[in-house]
Amino acid sequence: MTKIKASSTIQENKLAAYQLCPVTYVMEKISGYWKPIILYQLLSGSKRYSELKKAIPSITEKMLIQHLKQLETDQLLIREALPVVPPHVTYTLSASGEKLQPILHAMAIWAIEDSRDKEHILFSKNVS
Amino acid sequence: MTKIKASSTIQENKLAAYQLCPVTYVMEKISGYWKPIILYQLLSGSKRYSELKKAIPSITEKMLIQHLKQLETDQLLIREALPVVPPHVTYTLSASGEKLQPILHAMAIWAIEDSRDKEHILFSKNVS
DNA sequence: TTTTATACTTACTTTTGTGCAAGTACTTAC
DNA sequence: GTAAGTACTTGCACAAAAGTAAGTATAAAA
Repeated sequence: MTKIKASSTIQENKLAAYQLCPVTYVMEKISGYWKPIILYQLLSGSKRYSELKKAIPSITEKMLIQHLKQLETDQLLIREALPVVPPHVTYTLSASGEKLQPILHAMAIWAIEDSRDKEHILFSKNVS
Repeated sequence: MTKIKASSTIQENKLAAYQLCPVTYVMEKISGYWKPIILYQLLSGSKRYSELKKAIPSITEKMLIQHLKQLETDQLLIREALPVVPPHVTYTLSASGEKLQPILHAMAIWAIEDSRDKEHILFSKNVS
C-alpha cells in the first residue's frame, strides 16, 4: 500500500477537514478511482477476490488489493479468509458499507439526469 | 489550470468509467479536496469570490479559482461578473448544483453516524 | 518435477493534485 | 502619482494516486 507522510500540509488539511466537514469524511472513504465501483460490485453480495477481478477487468491487481485493504481498514467491508490452499478469500460489505447504498443510488440518479440534460454537449464534443 | 494529458491510461480509464458508471460521473464532479466545501458554502446562497475566500480561510487562491472554474465548466454553478472596477463577481449554484443538496446531506448524516460508531477507535488512536 | 490455482507483494515510473509565492489588470480615491 | 481594492494568473516544487511489470507462497494435481 502507498505510504503516507504524516506531516505534510496536505495531511494536516485532511485531518482538519475530516474533523470539521462530514462530507469530506465520506469523500475520504469513497474516493479513489475504483472504490465506488468495488462497492457497487459488493452491493449485490459477497464476492471472492478473483470474482471482483473478473467483474472489473480493467483494474490492476495492485489497485484492487490496495482499495480492498483501505476499505477494510475503514470498516466498510469485511474480509474472510479460509485457511486452505489455494487461498479462498471473500469480501462482504459491513453494516456501514451497506448504509452507503442510498447515497450511491442517489448519486447514480443525479448522474443519469444530469448527463441526459447535457447530452447535446457530450454529443457536440464527440463530433468536433 | 493544471493541464491534463489526453492519452494516459488514467484518462482512458476515467473516460470509460465516466460513461459506464454513473457514480463515477458524480465523483468526477465533486472530487477535489475543496469542492464539497465550496458547494456547501454556496448552498446557503450566492457568494462573491472574496466572500468565499473569507469563508474558507485555509484554501489558497489558486485552488479556489481552479475549482470554481471547474465547477462552472461542469455547470454546477453560474458565474456572474459585473463590468465594474474593482471587479464584482458572484457565484451561484445552478439547478444541477442545487440538486446535489440531498446527496451532500445524506453523506453528512452517514459521516456523523459512522464517526459516532467509531469514536472509541479514534479515541484509542489519540491515546496511543 | 513441473504446472496450476489463488491471493497477494514489491519496486519503479508516470500522471495528477495541491501548496507556495509572486505578479497582473484596471479604475477610483487620496 | 501612488495606494487601495477585487478577481484573478503563473511558475515551480513536492506529495499523492495510479499504472506497469515482475515476483512470492502453498499444496495438490498432472
